[in-house]
Amino acid sequence: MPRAGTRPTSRDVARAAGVSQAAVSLVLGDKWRGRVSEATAERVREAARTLGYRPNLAARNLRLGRTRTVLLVVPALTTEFFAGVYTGAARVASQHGFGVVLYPSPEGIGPARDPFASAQAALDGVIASSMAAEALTAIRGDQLPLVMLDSDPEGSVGAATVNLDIAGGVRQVTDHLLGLGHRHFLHLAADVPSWTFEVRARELSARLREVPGTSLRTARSAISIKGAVAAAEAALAFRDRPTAVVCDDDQLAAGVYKAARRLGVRVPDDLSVTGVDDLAVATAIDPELTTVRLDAELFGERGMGALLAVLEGRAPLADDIPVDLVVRGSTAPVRGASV
Amino acid sequence: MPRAGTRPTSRDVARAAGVSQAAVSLVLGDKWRGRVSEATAERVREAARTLGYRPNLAARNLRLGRTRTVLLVVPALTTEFFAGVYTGAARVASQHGFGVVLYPSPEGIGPARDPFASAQAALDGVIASSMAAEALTAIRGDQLPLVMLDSDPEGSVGAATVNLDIAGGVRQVTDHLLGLGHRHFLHLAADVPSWTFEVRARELSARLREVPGTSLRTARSAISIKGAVAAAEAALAFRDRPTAVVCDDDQLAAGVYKAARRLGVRVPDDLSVTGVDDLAVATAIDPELTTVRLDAELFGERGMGALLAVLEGRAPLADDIPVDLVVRGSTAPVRGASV
DNA sequence: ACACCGAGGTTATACGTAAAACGTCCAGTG
DNA sequence: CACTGGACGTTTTACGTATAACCTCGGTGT
Repeated sequence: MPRAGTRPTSRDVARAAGVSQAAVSLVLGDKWRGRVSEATAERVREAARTLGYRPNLAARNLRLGRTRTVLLVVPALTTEFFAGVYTGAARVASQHGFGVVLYPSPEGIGPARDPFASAQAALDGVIASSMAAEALTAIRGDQLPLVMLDSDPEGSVGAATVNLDIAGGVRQVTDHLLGLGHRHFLHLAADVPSWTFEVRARELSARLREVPGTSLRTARSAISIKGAVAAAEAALAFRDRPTAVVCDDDQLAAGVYKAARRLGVRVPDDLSVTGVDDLAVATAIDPELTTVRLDAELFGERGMGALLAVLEGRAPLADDIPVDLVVRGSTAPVRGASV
Repeated sequence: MPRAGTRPTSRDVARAAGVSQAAVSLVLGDKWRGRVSEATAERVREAARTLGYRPNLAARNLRLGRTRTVLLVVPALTTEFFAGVYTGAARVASQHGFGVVLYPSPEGIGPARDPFASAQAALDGVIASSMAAEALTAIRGDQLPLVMLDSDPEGSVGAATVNLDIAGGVRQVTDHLLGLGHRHFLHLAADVPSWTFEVRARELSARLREVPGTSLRTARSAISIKGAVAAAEAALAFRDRPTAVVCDDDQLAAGVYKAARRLGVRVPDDLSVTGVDDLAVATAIDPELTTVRLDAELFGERGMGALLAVLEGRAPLADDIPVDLVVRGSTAPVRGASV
């Protein structure tokens, strides 16, 4: 009988079942075949059940030297994107008996100041999403197995990386708009330093440079609808404005819609708009947004898969995750164009 | 010198500093005043720094019998609402040296099948958000300190509860619409069993019963924009339709916008629409949504505060968190009404 | 008759930490 | 000079688990 007020231990179960603590560990750890009789095993299970025994994970972790817990560092949870990453990672993790602890970096995309201070859990590994390479030195210092999501493969010395094929998505968007006759572009970019955004800028300008007669302007905004409204309003408030706005994500695109409305510019008749992510907001706004769909859950699954590979000493596969261009109502042929 | 490949332990630090392991524990635990000389303490700190020592949390947890980690059970992370709850809870937690582990119940609002199976962490307490009371029996069985968010105070036997003043918010919405001359209401309700939604229905119908000449219909939908479109389209596709739709949350309201557009019904001229939550989508859609703003982060902070109170043996304060009606462009006087 | 073996267990130990209990030395005191 | 007590540590122990190593006993082959 366990002392009142304390949770029962394996020793309490052993006493109740009339066996040794070791036998309890064997039975409950499913390692009893050929070591304990079926009858005894059942007695142990019964005792554990009636006492409401749950193993002390701290003790188990100490004994085994691993915790089956990993840390997922994300920039924020303000959109459902990283929630999806978490969901995917957690699903794969739980299939392998792992848990996932979340650390949303208060500084947002880029830095990640001491993620371990607040995550009290003991960790087996880390998945860092959209983080600046320099910010990871603190993490790297801990010798923990590390997987980086959407990060510069060059900058991530030694760490495994899993990336979305953002470049491919931007190329599809650009070609789509070029095909509709657009030549004058505005890139509404996120104003945070991150590889995932640099890729967008690089790919867009590279693709446009190949086509004569195109122009590209860039505006920057914080990643929020509110910020994008101001940035877009400033960038579109003149006569020979661009005919297409390529946004770094859907929130920015939603901001462009509002700016356009204020300026009396119609989407898509006067202005084509595209985003990246395919968040719920993309189909909530009118017209629905043409965007690059990122599969956040798959992203999380792959990230966790890569970490599991590292943990098991296997080589993580390193292919990019494909993305889809989803054409909706926010893009149309440029006016006067013969398409 | 620690064995290669292993993380250094306090014993390694002790060896490097030429002291006992106990001294290391005292110094690093900041309990050394009057027990260890300043010079020795500095030697220990220096050794810990150069070795890159980090205490083994599993061992600490085992020794102390607590983990400074709590579990936050949420229905989903598909909107930023519960992300906000998490953020608030995590902020307060980290101020008190606690970590928060997230468990998004795959079953959504209502049930929560075995949240401990996937959360590998050892826990000091649990915060359960918008869960059905029955679903908590599994949690209650664990004797863990428990705080319930937005749950029936009657059903939560013994557990502390922290609630938003949803009833007050719905009353404000209803009075606002009544003041605009609306008499015929549609309640677009979430189709999941949860106290937080029952409150909305109860309050709305109670308030309308007090006013002669009013009518109230109810439609149900899964909590998503897509689901709401179908439900709202069915409920609004007849001649003497309601003039106001009260939605259980903003996503449903966004769905109503789309349904209205398809039916050629204009918001707010032909139809006033309201939501609950004040998500980002509420200001992304046109017209901006009149809604009940819930402060998700404050909610999380209060929840964590209550749990800390329980953990420290204090009585958690039990007041409801006030909410605000935010009037925007989706509500207008009913046509032909003299307001 | 006896070594051998497998079934069915038990005993002992280590994981790394925190802290209670226990030394030891020396200055100060009556 | 014996004794006290503070400064500065050290020794030891316990937390609960998983598992390696060990034990016992009845049946078997030779």
